Amino acid sequence: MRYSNFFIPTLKEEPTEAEIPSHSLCLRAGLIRKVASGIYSFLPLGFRVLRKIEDIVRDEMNKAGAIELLLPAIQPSELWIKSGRWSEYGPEMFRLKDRSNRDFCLGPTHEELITYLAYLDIKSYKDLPINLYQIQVKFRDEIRPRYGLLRAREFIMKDAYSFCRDEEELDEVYKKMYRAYSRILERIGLNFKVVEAKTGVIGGKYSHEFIVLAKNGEEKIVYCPGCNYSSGYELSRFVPGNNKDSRDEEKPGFEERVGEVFTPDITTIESLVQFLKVPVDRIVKTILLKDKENNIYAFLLGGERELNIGKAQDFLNKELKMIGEEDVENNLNSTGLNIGYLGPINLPCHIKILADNSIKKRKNFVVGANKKNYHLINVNYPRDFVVDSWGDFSYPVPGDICINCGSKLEFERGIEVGHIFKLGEKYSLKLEAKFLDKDGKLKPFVMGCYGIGISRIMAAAIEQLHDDKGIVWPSAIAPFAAEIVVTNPQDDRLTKVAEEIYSSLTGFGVEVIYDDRDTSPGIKFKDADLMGIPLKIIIGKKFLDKGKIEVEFRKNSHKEELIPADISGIVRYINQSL
RNA sequence: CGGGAUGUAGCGCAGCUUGGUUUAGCGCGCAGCGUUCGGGACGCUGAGGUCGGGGGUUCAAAUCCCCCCAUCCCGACCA
Repeated sequence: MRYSNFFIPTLKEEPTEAEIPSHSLCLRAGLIRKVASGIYSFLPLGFRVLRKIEDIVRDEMNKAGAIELLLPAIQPSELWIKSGRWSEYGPEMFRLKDRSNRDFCLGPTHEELITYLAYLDIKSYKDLPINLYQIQVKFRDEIRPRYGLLRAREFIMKDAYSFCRDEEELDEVYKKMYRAYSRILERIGLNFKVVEAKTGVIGGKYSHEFIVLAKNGEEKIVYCPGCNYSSGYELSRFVPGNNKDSRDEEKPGFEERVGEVFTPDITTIESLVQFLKVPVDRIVKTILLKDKENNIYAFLLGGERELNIGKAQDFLNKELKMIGEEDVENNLNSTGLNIGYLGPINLPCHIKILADNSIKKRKNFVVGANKKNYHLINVNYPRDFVVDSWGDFSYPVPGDICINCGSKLEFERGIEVGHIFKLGEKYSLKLEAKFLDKDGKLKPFVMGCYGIGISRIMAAAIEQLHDDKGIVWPSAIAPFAAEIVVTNPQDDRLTKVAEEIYSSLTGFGVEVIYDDRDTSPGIKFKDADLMGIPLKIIIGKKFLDKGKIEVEFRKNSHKEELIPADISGIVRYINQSL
């Protein structure tokens, strides 16, 4: 491809709307342009990257036995009403009406359509298992689109749906998809982690998220460097780190006398730390939650920790809500409780006390006195209060320990690019999609669904792999493998060589872009770096001086010189830049 | 949906407080000519704007007032 025949509108200046590098670089390198909030055009260069990602995904899906098809982006409301999601999905779904006032939506996902297809045409266990996928545009009217392609309202996704006879068969397909997704990200060349995740509203029992590690990622994950444990922040299991009390080391096990301290207007952990001049892990916080029947629970956890309501709910198997000031006034005013001065001692006895494992070993800690403007110091368990249940109710903090191998857990951020679910029978039951099994019985399909964001991978790759000069594409998805730069296009000696190299590389099937623009070399170098082309082939001064051309690697600026006739050498370097 | 901000040439911005010497500027980019040619070169010439939209105040509005729209940020919501 000749640069002059191509279309790469690059931007020198930082676009104001871009908050993070991938967004800015997508715009600056001429990959995308915004059309409306969260809606983007893919320009030729971006489109090439998208195609490369698609090709890899398609290849791995095919290898894993999945079959490609294409479902419509527009979907009638009927199937969604049947599955119950027409009302469930809410304002995140783009809805529209046709000329005769029938309801449609722009598909945010395709479980309904694929299940309908299975209902129509998959009749027998002999057809199973089957795994169908498509690469399609999706629409979600996000409340707050942001970060360019990372949270767009129109985006491209590969989604696969599997139909199986039973759980066992589903397990196998699920494992295949797990491996396929791992291979996809390995082939693209991204650093990623697979974490156990919540299933959310899509339903199902079991799911894994594929997270591309990047500082600006929206997902927090926890992983163990010692074994292969990794998990989403919310779900992570861990052993609380040993938050030792310094005084405990001087006098092990010594329990001091409880004292009441006047702490006027000190209602936050932070202010308490400053006021009492104690480390934050000497404080035990008390948080009140209530269930739907207005039963109240007090959760105790280390001052350095946050309550994980999800875990608390799972523990009690009840839906819980935080108690606010109004609740205290409305329901608890007789008790004299004050938000900001809560503690486990002298709580009304109908309030159950649940303690986080993190406070089990603590001595002489600080709690609220259940009396306005007072805290208690030197509180000890079990001397001073009772606990109804112990459990894990908090998010992990630095210093916490792997539940499997005892190493210190590490924290990372990343971008969720893939998510695989075991759906089970949720959709096949609702949409009556059944097959005739070997035993002659009609059974609902056992389903799985597997999504991976094509356009999101593009942004995630940039987010993970860039420097101050621009994008550093991994060569598997680089829009071009190499760029030929002629420093002075007016000099026939240089352009002649460039033309020769260009045509032989093209002949070898190398995707090369030849920057034949009549412009200064600086601009060409800067653009090539911004676009992230893995290898530059430079024809200039060195050629005039000693008949050599140069190749320069984008990722480390390493340069090599060779003679122009050595095309195989150039090809070798192109392969090396992989 | 709540809070905050912005909207002036393709991009980045100034001008608005205090309405009138502004025929609306600047930098980058763009077009033409010439000089350059190893890390965003230089000179000259030029094209490009209903100042987000509508209404109002005024002799006069980019500038003051009201309404609307769009975009961005924070939060809530959603996963």
